[in-house]
Order: sequence, then C-alpha cells, then structure tokens
Amino acid sequence: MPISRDFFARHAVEVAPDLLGCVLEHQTEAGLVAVELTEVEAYAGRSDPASHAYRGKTRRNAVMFGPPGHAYVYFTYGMHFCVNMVCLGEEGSASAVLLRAGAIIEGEDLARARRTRGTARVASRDLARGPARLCQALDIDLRLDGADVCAAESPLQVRAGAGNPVSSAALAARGDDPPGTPRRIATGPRVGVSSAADIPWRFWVDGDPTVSVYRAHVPKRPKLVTP
DNA sequence: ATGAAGATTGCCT
DNA sequence: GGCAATCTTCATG
Repeated sequence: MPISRDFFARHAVEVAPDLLGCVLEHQTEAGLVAVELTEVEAYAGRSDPASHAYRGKTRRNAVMFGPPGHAYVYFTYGMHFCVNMVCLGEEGSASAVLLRAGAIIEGEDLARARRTRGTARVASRDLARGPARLCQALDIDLRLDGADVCAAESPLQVRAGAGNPVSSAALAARGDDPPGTPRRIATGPRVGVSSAADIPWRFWVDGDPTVSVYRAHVPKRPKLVTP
C-alpha cells in the first residue's frame, strides 16, 4: 500500500521530516529499486526565494502547483534530474520536498549498474547519496514528472518505513521509540542554495552514512577578459 | 537575441 | 579544494 495522500496534504516543512525513513520505490522493466530516505529539503512557494515556485507557475514547475502526492521532477545543470514530492502550498502557491539521499534497501545490483560508469565500483552508501545520484539509481527522469506516488498502480510509489505507521526516523526523533534507538533527525540550511541560506529546512537522519556531504553555495566567478 | 546562473557530480591537482 | 560538463530558464538589451 502506498502512503495516503493526506500525508502530503500539509506544508512541505511539516512533511519533510516525516518522509525520513519512508521508502521510495520505482518499478521498471529492468526490476525494482527501493530507497529508504535519509535526507530531504523543504521548499515553499511565493514566500521562498530559493524555491522554483518563487516566481510563479512555469512549464517546468507546473506540477508543484498541482495536487499533493505527485512527483515533481526537473532537469538541471544540463545533465542531472532531481525529484520532489509535491505538498500543499499556501493559496495559489506551491510547496514541495526535495529528496536528497537514501539507502538502497532493494535492487542494489540494478541501482549499481545504473550508477556505474567505467569500471570503478560504487560503494553501497554512495548509490543514492545526493539528489541526482538518487534519481540515477532509481532511473527517475522527466517521464515521471507528475507521477502519482499515492496510486497503487503507479510505477513510482512512496511507502511507510518498515515496522512503523509513518516514519521510523520521525518517531525516533520524537522520542517515541524504545530506548537505545540511535537515530535522530538533524536540521540545517539547505545545500547549494544562495538565497534564504539561513533557513534550516534541510532534514536528515543524524549519523547516517548515506547522507550527502554539506556544500555551501559557491557563486561562479565571472570570466576574466584579457585585453 | 544574448548571456549568466543553477535545489550537481566526477575528475583533476 | 577547484573546475569542467552541458542545457534550460530567467533577466536584460
């Protein structure tokens, strides 16, 4: 059973930490690959300068303005895809959660084959460590832009984490787990974002090896022209 | 029309 | 740690 649409019908900042520990899976002809999410980021709409929805609806971000529980996939840097879960934005606005990293829990061989370039072996922890890597491991591209992740017949779905009604990581962070559970949710500024860098809307499972390394935004230096 | 920057990654020193 | 790859989107003239 996919997760219910109500889960996504909240603001992204509320949904984001609850997604940690949930499972994203993509069924293709080649097979199934599933990841348990360990790192996400929330993006709002009009009020968030770092959001793709900040300047209103365009062809690229149209899905963000649609109903919650759908995948918003975009192409960036001329070569990479990133995937978001659409949530409920403010009126006439939009919000979504960027899936930044996860641990492969099913279909590791297939994921590794997709991620392998040349002969170097990709370490397990690196298979979906980073938003573009996650998409490559699950073979997510623009064909899945707008896909309903709450529909049972959808090739791309989100499920609750094993053994928990919502998210094992989120429950652990709330202190509802049995003593000894090491997982806690950490928060901090979003990665690679130039504006609103002070807003801590990045959430990750503290200490998890599949969480991507933090990189602050670095503006490109203008080309120097020699006379 | 033209140019710069981007929710990134991999390879080089 | 620095930079190229590669193309879409957005700002400016």
